[in-house]
Amino acid sequence: MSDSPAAPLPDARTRILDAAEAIIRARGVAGLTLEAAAREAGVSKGGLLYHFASKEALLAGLLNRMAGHVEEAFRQVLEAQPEGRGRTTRAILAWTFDHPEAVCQQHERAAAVFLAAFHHDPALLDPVREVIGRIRARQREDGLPTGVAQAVMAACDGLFMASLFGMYALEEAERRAIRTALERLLEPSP
Amino acid sequence: MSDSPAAPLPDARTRILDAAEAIIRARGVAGLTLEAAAREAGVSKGGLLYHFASKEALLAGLLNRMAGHVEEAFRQVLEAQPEGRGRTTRAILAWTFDHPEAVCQQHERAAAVFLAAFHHDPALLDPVREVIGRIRARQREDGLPTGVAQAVMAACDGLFMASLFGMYALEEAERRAIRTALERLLEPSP
DNA sequence: TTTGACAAACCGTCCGGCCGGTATAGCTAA
DNA sequence: TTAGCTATACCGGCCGGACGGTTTGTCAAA
Repeated sequence: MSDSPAAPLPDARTRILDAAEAIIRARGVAGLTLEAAAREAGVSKGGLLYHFASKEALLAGLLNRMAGHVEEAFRQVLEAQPEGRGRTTRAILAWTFDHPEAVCQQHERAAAVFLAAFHHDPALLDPVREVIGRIRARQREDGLPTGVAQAVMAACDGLFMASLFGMYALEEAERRAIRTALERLLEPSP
Repeated sequence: MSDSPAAPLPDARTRILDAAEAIIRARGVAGLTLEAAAREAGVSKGGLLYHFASKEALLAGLLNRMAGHVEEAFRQVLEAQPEGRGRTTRAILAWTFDHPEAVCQQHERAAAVFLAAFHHDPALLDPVREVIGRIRARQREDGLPTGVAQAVMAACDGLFMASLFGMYALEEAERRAIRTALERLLEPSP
């Protein structure tokens, strides 16, 4: 993201986005106020308003950046998969089950931003919807029987949601078992 | 819910809960204010505060009622399933895929309440966590291979989330295909 | 007369958004 | 070269309104 390794401060716009994200993660959706974001970013409230004319604009900026990051991350996971039948769906499984720590953190950040945006205005999620739409379009050309790819994706979504909302904690053995079960779906059906 | 068929007005407490739910569904999480809930319920703000001493108490009341409804509804679906291997997991599938209209509406209501509560304080979700914990405990005695039941539940959660956040709309054919794929998981593995 | 179940008015706080101001940099023309 | 103009990027304070919560009042039933 930063083109100079020694740059101590990114530009104000990026700093504001980072600050807003950090606040959402630390103090929750309700903790995000323009003043707090400005303070955390080291700019004044007026300065923030210069870059993002409203709270909604700030959230939209957050969402757009997040959608871009997510799509890029998924692209990388996808390219790491061997080509062939079910490639996209295999990528989704890999994305869910053996992501590196960095991706996991990114997921958490994305989730927090996602919920904050949804809270303010569900329409803000449109960029994310587009990303998901593109992934689903890929899946449809994945060479898998109808329903299999979608079932796997739904399961991955569900696991993500469960951890997001802290519904239950999976032990590592359970995670592996779930993955094994889902991979069975990818095999040609008898 | 109402013990008298001709009762035009339930007691104030129930009316307040209903009103709060309706507001959350109609105007979103942010639209729920004590004043609005009181107005919608046909009581004054003071009246509302008499029954629920704070906004948090109101949300907690909403969550508890919701968790009770959900557990009761699931119990009914469960009892409609034939006994034997995978009963609980089959019930989850039925719950997700061929619920009557009433259950579908209940899901929507539950989702809205769920998000509102999470926004205010994630700890409010504890009653729901308990319900889910009980369902998962049942699943573990379901006679299915490890991971299968959890995978199906995750998929159902994912579908629910997708509709909740409006991520994508499934056509009926797709829904059926997903269900078929998930049911394949329940069959004894080769 | 006491009490449960509200009503009505009110208060302090906080937040989003707007405004007037300002320092800096770049351009331009004399 | 430099005085003047303009745009950019930002500061800091203010305001209007909304919202959660408190207090005081009311009134019928017990």
